[in-house]
Amino acid sequence: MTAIAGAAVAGLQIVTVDEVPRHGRIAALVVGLDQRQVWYVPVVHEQEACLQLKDVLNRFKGFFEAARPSKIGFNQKADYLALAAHGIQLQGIDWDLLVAAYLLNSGVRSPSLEALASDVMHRTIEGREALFGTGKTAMTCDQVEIARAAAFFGERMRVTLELQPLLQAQLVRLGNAELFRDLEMPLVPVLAEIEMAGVAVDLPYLQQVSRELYDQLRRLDQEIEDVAHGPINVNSPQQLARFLFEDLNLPGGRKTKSGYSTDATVLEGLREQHPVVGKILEYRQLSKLKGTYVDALPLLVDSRTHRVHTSFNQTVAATGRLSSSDPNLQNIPIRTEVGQKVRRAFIPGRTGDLLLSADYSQIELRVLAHMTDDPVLVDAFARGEDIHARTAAEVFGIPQPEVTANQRRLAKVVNFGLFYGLSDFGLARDTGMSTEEARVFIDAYFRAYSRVREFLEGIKIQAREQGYVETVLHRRRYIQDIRSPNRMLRQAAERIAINMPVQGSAADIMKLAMIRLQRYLQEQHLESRMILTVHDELVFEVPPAERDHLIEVVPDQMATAYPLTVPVQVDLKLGPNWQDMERVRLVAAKA
DNA sequence: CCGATCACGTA
DNA sequence: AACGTACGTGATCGTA
Repeated sequence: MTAIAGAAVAGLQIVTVDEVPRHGRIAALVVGLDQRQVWYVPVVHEQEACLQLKDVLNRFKGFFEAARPSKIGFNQKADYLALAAHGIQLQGIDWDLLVAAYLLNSGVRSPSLEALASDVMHRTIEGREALFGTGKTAMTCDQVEIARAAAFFGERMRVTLELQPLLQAQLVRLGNAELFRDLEMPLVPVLAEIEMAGVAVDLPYLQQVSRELYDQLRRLDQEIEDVAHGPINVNSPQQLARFLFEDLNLPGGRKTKSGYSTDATVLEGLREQHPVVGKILEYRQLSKLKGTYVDALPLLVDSRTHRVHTSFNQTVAATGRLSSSDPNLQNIPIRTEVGQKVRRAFIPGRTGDLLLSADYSQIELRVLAHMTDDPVLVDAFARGEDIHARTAAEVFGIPQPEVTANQRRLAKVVNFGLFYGLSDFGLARDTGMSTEEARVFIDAYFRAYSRVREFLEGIKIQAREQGYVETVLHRRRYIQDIRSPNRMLRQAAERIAINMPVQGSAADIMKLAMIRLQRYLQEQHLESRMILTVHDELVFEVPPAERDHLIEVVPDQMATAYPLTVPVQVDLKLGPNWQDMERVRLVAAKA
């Protein structure tokens, strides 16, 4: 123990029985100082005598809660969560190989230690399946013999310790050491804290919505079956296609691998042809929302906290964004009326508290202005203009007051489409103009915003010559197929290359803001909690006494997290749930 | 039981 | 002829 506490650096893994570290069902600790000094400390193994968890945690508490030694691990957010369940706040989370591997190649979806050992050290190690089995017969960690578990986790720890300096050297070589140390690693405990905080959900309300939707769905189903003269499962694209394109003889459009497509765009095109089509579209929408949110959310409420605790994944999205799962709280509906009903179910956990939502306004266009230094774009943001109206004015060559609603709409589609590598075909499809008109429109756009065109061309060249593109903080994404002779593949690669620097830079900025704000809340001993992040939005749960304090500090910290050459603007809303929110403030940080 | 496919929600 | 980027989830369906 003295050796461990006195070390500068120590490998650490908290082995849990189940896959939800937040539950804190710790099976063992693994600690390693070097290749010869690795300890496996079992606390839960069936059949075999183990140490008492309580005693073990007490002995290690000082080590866990000290910033030194620095801890090296693989997926340290899980370690933090498992210990937090026992009231221990893990400190010194300095070196997570999972996070490092992600920075080194964000294209690999959730790299494994096995893959790292193989790729970096050319060494084969056992995967989890070898020890635990797979599928229905899989054992949990507590069911495995201690000796076998110790050998398995011991080897992983030795590999972890051996890999760390190799990955560090690679990070330095790529110029990503600072991004790793100052952004991604500090973010690890921030995400863990958000997950632990969770979000309260109004269960009685959701149950009521579920009943309403059930009734509506039954009615729609009946009306559809009346037309079909028999039972039909509207959720089955196969049955639906047979009904629409064979029984009703409606004109089939796009094909999928297995027949005619029945997706929303196809059905929208058939709406006028038969009254049943509208009913099908409505059924689809209600059924989707009921199944994915209204009925699924209550099942994910933790019985101890009465809240849903999503997982924020830091090592999945190739652009540097976070993703959310179990449940995915980053795709809660907002557009439709039923969707808004779902949003109303997200509430503060304590009566009287409020939800505060802060979102970056036009952050991607502002990032684009920053990266391109385009004089027109920069001028528009500097003046605080309506950016889409200004774009329309520039493209149509008219004064801004004369821009019509339709012209503004077209400009908006182009402004959003830019980041996706917009084509004349895509623009035509989204706006209803011909591809010829779309081509002219895009040409006019790039004449007005020539620096944007040069920037996008430059990205493609960089991708082609270097094989990767990067964000303002030098986060990299390697671009496959960018030199492919196959035009389809190459153009797809070009779109990916164009999208990443802007989307990824916005993600960089948001991550900086999250770190600052979490630090601030902690230092000021505030009770307000950061509970959600949705790409350009942060949501907080706020006691009334802290309301004014948060209204001051949240937008200010967000807007100044990473100063751009244009003002960064943050919209602030406050309300009793995630839907019914009122704008309270709009803050623009000077460029 | 699992994976592929289709469809669809968000930024 | 083509069908912008990034994600995660649910239902169905065919296979093991």
